[in-house]
Amino acid sequence: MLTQRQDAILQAIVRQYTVTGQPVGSKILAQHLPIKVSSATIRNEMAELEEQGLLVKEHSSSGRVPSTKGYRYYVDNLLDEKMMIDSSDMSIIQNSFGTNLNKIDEIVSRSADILSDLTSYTTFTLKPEQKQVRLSGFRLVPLGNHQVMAILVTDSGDVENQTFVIPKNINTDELESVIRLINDQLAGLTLEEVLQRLQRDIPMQIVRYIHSPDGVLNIFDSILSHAASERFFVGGKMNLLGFSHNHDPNDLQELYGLLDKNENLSHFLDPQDDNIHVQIGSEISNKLLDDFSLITATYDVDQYGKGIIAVLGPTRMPYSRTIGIVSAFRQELARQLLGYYHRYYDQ
Amino acid sequence: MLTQRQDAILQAIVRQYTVTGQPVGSKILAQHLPIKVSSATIRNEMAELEEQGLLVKEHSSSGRVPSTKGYRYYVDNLLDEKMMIDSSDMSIIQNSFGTNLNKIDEIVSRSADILSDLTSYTTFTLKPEQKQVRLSGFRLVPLGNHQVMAILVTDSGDVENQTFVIPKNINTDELESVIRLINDQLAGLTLEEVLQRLQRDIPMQIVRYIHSPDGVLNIFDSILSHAASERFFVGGKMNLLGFSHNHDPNDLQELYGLLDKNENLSHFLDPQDDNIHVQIGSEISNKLLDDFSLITATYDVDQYGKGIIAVLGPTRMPYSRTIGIVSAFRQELARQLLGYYHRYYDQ
DNA sequence: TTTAGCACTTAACACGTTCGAGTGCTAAAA
DNA sequence: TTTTAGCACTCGAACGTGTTAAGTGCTAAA
Repeated sequence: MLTQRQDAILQAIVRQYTVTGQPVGSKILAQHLPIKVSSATIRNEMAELEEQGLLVKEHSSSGRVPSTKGYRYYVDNLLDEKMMIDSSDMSIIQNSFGTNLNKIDEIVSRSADILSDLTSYTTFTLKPEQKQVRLSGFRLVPLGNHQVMAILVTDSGDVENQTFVIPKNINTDELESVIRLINDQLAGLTLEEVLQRLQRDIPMQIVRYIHSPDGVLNIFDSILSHAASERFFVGGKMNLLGFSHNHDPNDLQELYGLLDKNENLSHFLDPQDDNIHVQIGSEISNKLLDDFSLITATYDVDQYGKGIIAVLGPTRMPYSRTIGIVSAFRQELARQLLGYYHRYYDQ
Repeated sequence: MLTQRQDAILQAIVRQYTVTGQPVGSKILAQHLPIKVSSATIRNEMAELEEQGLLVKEHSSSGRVPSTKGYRYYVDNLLDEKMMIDSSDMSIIQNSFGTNLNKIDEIVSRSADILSDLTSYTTFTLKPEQKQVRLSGFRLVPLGNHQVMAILVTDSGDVENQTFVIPKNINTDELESVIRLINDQLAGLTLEEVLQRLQRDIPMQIVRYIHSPDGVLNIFDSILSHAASERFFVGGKMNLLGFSHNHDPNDLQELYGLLDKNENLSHFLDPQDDNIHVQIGSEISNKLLDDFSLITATYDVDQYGKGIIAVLGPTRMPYSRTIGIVSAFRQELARQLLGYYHRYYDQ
């Protein structure tokens, strides 16, 4: 599609621009280019590249800036083969998880922070897919004064809890019976199955113990759906202020509104396959994110499922480095979680 | 100190400026002023007010803007006597707490959101002072696979919990004994006392059951200090983007860093007495907050202690309305919490 | 004590100029 | 056929200039 020289020129422009942030002109480029050609030649090539939609001018006589399509070509074809991750980055990644992380949520949430520290962008991490997780059991702990804490435990060691006030007309004994019933019938099922059963079969049986079971069932419903809902962790939220070129307070507020709701983002993060994916500028198809690029990747914790990590930065980012970091990090995170699961099941 | 006319002029300038955000000139002011004087007269008075440091010019021939001292004088002397809260605000406040708030944290955290929705500023709320709260008991719930959830309950109904992995060399029975020991000896003491005892007397006794008690004690330490640490809730964080006049990303990031750490803010929020306090611009003595005003107030839940609410907005804010809202809100919040406590202890 | 009037100041805006970096095009050189 | 030097052209940024509108201080008269 492009000649070798055109490749070299496009590559040089992208690199130069990610460093300086200024449109790149032919003269300066001629100096920095390894091949020795005059600026005029470069101008001709640039015109060709612009025709193909890989470069854009900000005005009729300014230097060139990569277009979304240009970045796309760069990422697809021109990334440094030796996309070797910087060794100092590597050692940071390998030492960044402390030894005192004993919960999945802690590990995955910490991941978002590490990743954002490393890139100085905004990051997202999702726990390994929970669909195959099974209910290990409910616990019910009376706390006095009609308060009760309900605890849900899954076989992967996830714990979800919620305290609530039980209606006066229900005593703890009745509740205990219900819990026993639920544990007997539902332990070992997946969370989805549990949710179904809880809405169909269980209410019929529960009436034996409690007259109006709705209040009680809502509790389990609530805690269960909380556990089942994928939640993600966001790191470096405020970094957005630094690298967003748009300083309009309204847009920023809207953008932050976006980050606060799972629903909004899960759409963008949904993985196609297990490669590292780069979505650039307008490819993300959200007006607010036109100047951003999103790098997403799955991480694979063997039989324990797959999770997602993502980095949101400016379109003008050092793709090579960022992708390198994501690539190394997904492996390290998988390693950490594998460690967790092994410790957990070995006990 | 000031003549009646000067009062009227200063008042008019402050009000005009909070509405338009533009420096106020003599001519326009002459029209909006109830007393009929010429612009020349107003100029003379303005010069006098400027001499006293109540007004400042942005440049030698611009209109006047209130100085910190000017706002101070306005707040102290010129606020509308009938600082009656707007009746629509009032009804919002009274209906904003849903009926399904059954935990102190929920009520107080919700408060921050309501208050920020109402003012469109950033808000802070603190729970009632916890010093007199006593330990009602620890619970320990085995979750399987060497996981345990520790639950701390206070006599005010606060619940704090944490799950952790117990070392392999400790079995659950041993832990149960420790819990029984702790409950016997510490229930009924204030959290501070509990913390002291946990560090002094208890370790000696615990050795009977467990050889190396450090790991176990750390757990209680951690959960306890978590419960005892005043934490505040922040509402409308992102509103800051809207009303901050400083759009420099670095300053904004620093500012948000400030909001994320209790330590930083508790200093500013510390209440002198039970009045509503207004700190204006440079009075807050933090460079980053020079263009902000902070309104703080305690709320009094009778014998259950006092908490704090605060609103952070621009120096150029409608003080009368904001103070009115804070004043009405502190009462409503106290009422809500009183309701909570009554329900709680009546059961 | 108040006011009208006047000279003065300043920011904001529109306008023109210059400068530098960049471009496209063409004709000659390789 | 490809590359290059040269040249005319374009545009934004920076700067100076003039004008206007809103504001000021000051003074002398009401």
